[in-house]
Amino acid sequence: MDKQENDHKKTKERILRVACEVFAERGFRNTTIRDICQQAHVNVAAVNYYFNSKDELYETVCKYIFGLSVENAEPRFELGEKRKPEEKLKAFIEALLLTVLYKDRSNWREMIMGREMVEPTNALNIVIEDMIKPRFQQLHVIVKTLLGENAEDEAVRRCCLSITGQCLYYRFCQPVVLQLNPRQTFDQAGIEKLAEHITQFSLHAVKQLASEDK
Amino acid sequence: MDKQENDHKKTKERILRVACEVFAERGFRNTTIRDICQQAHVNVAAVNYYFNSKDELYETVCKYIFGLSVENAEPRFELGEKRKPEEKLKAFIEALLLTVLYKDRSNWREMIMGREMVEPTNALNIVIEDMIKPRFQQLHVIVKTLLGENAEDEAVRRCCLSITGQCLYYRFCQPVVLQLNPRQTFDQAGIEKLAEHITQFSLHAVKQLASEDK
DNA sequence: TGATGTTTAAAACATTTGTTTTAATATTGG
DNA sequence: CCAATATTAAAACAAATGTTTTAAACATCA
Repeated sequence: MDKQENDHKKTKERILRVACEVFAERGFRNTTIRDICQQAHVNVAAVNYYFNSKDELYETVCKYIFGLSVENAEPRFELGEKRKPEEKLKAFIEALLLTVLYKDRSNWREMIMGREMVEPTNALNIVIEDMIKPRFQQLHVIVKTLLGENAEDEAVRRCCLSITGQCLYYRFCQPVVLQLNPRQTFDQAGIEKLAEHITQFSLHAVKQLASEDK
Repeated sequence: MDKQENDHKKTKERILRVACEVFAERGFRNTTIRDICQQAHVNVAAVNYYFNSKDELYETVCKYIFGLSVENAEPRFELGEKRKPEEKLKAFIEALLLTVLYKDRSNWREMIMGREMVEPTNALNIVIEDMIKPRFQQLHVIVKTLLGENAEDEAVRRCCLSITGQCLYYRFCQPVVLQLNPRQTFDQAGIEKLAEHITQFSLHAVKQLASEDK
């Protein structure tokens, strides 16, 4: 049983894992120790026993989350080197959307990053360098292939931003998007459909730009 | 003297103005009524006397801020009824980018909006209804014209979200965008160039989708 | 097994904070 | 000017919440 298994784990670890979820979900100030303890099936005093204070718990959570290596978290971005660039683009968009939107209790980093956008700390630069730039570079290569090798880097970057913009919009403005298009869902199926649309939309745009450029 | 002048103003207005700053600065949940009242040189009870509750004060602040920006932005969204839809789209995108990116005054609106995205309160729904939906509807009409009158609403909405997504990305992920494309600026010229790109990108996509649909 | 140290549980505590009450003060209309 | 009303101020209240205390339960090991 799930609860049983969880109860076997060390209390400290259980608190930490639950705290990751809850802090990511609700933010620091809006999370209560009692919430965490309840979800972790632990007494209120446990947090202070193991982590001294709520602040130190949050600090520990941040260090833990950002300490997770990028490679571990993202096998999704193995796009398959020998496929056509169109397929790679689709795979990339799907991977990005899944990473950013699909909630399987492991995307704390993305959620905490959402908060970083509103209140950037120095952690944000690390995240950009370690996590975002490599992906963007990956996309850059794909788009450059599609646009033609003699396309200007600035133009390629703009297209990449248009593509990632379409995707991340659904993450950062999720409440708005849901109001504007109530039929949108964020389960596997909904995300796949969305990926299909963004891919088509972007492919058409890029290919047209490519043909104009010649 | 500054304090003197402020004290002359009506209490209610003083609370409202201070609340704008503090809510924008610290967010709803991190702001205490006592903070606001202290900065406004007003008794703690005044907020409840004039606004009934902290929630209603926040709501009022949101309406006030977004009302201001709606008034300011309104003329931008006069797209000219008799122009071609392609031109209207360009005008719309430029208006949206200017509204969202161009900083000519305190940017409370953007700060509050950013927070609302991460931690939505019930005020967000008001903002969406009063401010965002009308604009989205405007865009919807343009895109529908471009896609063809028999295009499905769902498809039109998706395209609209792709377009607004490209724009708002530059607002909500500004720190990231600046790292990924350091040549991007947010002065008048930079915004115009950006509008040009997003318009071309989106027009190509939409027109291609339109021609496929037939 | 029994002493010792660790972990858990329940309750108490202290502080913060939104709200209400009550009374004093200022303002306004007749 | 007086009475009614509106505004302000101080204190009290109640709920939420981080933290501490105290003791019971558990584990470890000589």
